[in-house]
Amino acid sequence: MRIATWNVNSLKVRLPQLLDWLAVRAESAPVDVIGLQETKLTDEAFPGAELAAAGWHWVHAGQKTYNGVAIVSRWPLSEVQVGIPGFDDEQKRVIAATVATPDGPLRYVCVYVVNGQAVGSDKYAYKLRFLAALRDYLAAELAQHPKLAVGGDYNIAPSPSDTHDPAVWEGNILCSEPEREGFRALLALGLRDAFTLFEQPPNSFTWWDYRAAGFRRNLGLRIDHLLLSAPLAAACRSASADLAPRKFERPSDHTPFIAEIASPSS
DNA sequence: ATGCCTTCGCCTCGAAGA
Repeated sequence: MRIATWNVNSLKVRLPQLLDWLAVRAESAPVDVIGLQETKLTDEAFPGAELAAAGWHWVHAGQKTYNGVAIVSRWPLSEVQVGIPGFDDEQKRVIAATVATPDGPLRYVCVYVVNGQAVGSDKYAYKLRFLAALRDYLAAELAQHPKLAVGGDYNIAPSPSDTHDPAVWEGNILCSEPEREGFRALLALGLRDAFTLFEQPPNSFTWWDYRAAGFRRNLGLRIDHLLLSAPLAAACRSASADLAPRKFERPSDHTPFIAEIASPSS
């Protein structure tokens, strides 16, 4: 089984790419569950019929223009939770569901963490509040669901090596110590960053700026992550970004990150 | 280079992203 996360930067624009990419991968290395961020669609405008016609189950929590999160799955979804309980937020940044996989229930929490704009700004304060609330929420999810995956755009590069140029990024937004502390607090719950379970090539990123030919020059950041509870981390066989979608015509600025989880029998 | 690109809205530029 493969689980993934992808910030599509408008599902309206990226739906054909998503369907094509899932179909192509299905022939060799199928993605079975994927969390999407920045759908930028209201629930009314969500292309549920197209996804269902292609055989996918889905849940979505969206709004106009900004944010919007979805889970798309080969298997049925249940116990849907929109937003962080007790955290009052108009912005649609969190959706969770239980996936009925052949290996038993898997809980997937899909998150689009606040960008934060600039260290010290109001949006930065909101980002730190969001991260604190997310930590408490994930503690409760972990207590209920042994097999928990938290996939999303965290808008945090966990370490200097997760940036193309630490001299440019260290201390700035996405790379400040309080943000990284917020990320480490999620790991401290008992979650593992799937990327760090394996030896990885240097300069492995998930986002590249549209400007200045960022992708061609590999001037990127690793800010999209899949966090796995202990049972899932123990069964994880590989974890890496798939760069193919970033090479599509009119691509998202993010590319999918995928973790392969072994079945109990294999 | 405080730049570069891409998205959306009611809009032909501004705001936001990261």
